[in-house]
Amino acid sequence: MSARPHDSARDIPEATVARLPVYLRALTALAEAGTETCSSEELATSAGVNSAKLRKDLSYLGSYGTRGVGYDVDHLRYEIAREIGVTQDWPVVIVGIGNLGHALANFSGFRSRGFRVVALLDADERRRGERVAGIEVRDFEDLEEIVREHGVSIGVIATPAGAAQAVSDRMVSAGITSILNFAPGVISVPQGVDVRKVDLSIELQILAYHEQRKQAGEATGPVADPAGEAAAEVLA
Amino acid sequence: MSARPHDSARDIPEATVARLPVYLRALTALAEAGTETCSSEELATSAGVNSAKLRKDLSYLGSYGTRGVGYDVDHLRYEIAREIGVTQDWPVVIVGIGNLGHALANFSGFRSRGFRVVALLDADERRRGERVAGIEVRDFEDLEEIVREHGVSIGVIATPAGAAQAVSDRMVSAGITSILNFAPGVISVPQGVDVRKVDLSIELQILAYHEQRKQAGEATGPVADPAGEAAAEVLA
DNA sequence: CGGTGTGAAGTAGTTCACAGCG
DNA sequence: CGCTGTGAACTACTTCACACCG
Repeated sequence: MSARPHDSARDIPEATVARLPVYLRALTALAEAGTETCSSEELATSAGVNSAKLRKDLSYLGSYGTRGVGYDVDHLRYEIAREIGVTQDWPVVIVGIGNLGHALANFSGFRSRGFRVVALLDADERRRGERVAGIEVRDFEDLEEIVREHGVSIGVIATPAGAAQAVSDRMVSAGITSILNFAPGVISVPQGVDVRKVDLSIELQILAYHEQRKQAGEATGPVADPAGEAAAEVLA
Repeated sequence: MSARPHDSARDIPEATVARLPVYLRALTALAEAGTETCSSEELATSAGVNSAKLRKDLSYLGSYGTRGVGYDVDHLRYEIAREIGVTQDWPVVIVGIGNLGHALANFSGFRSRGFRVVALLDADERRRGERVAGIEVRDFEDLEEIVREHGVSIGVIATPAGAAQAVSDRMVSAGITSILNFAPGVISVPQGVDVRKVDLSIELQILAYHEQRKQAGEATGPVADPAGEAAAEVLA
């Protein structure tokens, strides 16, 4: 706790926070390709943003670039990782081991990015004992014990919608303060608990909205349309 | 249906578009509970937003409420569905039938929200012929044929990161103009093609950032943590 | 010179607060 | 009277453009 570059207490805009992991991934790719230095332009391109935004974002963390040169890939990578908090290891529990829970448990991207799945829980006792990704599926009732034992603060909900609120409540009272929710529908949590929601059908619906617009304006549309028959009638 | 309420050509803010599916889901839940009418306050609560935002959002679609009363659940539901474009049926292809592809293929929320999975494709021929959610897994090479035959304009990428760009390119040249990408990393597409990205580990990293902040300011917290030390090597 | 870092300008999104209608 | 619909005020985010420094 001596002279930190700056006390990392600066409040970073939420939009920037959401992009830092993207930059981190881009930097990792650059590092793996053997690149030692990159300009804001290069990094921005591989992260899919424009360079002004990238520089502004990085400026919230500090001045880690060299004027006239660019950024040291490894150093910047470290600084971003530290800022996000992925230099430490985060234990995670996943509740609901259906199709999605299986996919999540097997997802290697967690492990390699500072997250460790310490338990898989399911209320259905027919799933009990099954091993998924080398981890035994345990009773949801064991939640409190596991949270205590491993110091878990992040939980993932992959249950059907109907169970989500109850699972969330139980997670919160067990001490979990960050929840990633894959179940459709809103869950409510007390202040101080963060929830992020991933909803597959919402994403598709957003795409559908824009797609509908494209197809409505076809004839002189920017994209040649395949079989433009499906421009159907409105349903009842 | 003589005169359209207004030509539905109004440009709706992107932030609003992203919330319309949430309202739609909330309305569906209300309808299933037998509610016929609701106020902006009620609907906002069940959608997890505040009522001013909800009313502003709905105002972009038109005036579908009744002052002093509220909204007719079924009517509003219809208007939002029409605006999003989910009153019509959208054929979708899923490429990459690993764990995640399985979960997506089995996800019932697609079917019930205007999306129909018309094909599952995988480049790995060992997966060929397997049936997932009643749909046969076919060769990725069949993409063009399927897109043509079913008039597909929405594609889902659930492959490993390395394959995503190639799959995307192929989708675009087959005529797909909207892509939902679950593969980590940025894919680039020509203008006129929409991409939405869902990245599990990014979501977790955002949670970790906030979690780290909470824990930094703690004296008595749920988790004891040896925060910033051993911060030598970054990630694997 | 070349590329970062950043004030200033511009744009998008949210919240307020209340007029106006059923 | 109650609740919607909406200008106006505010806040957050993005982009511009250039001073500054290695």
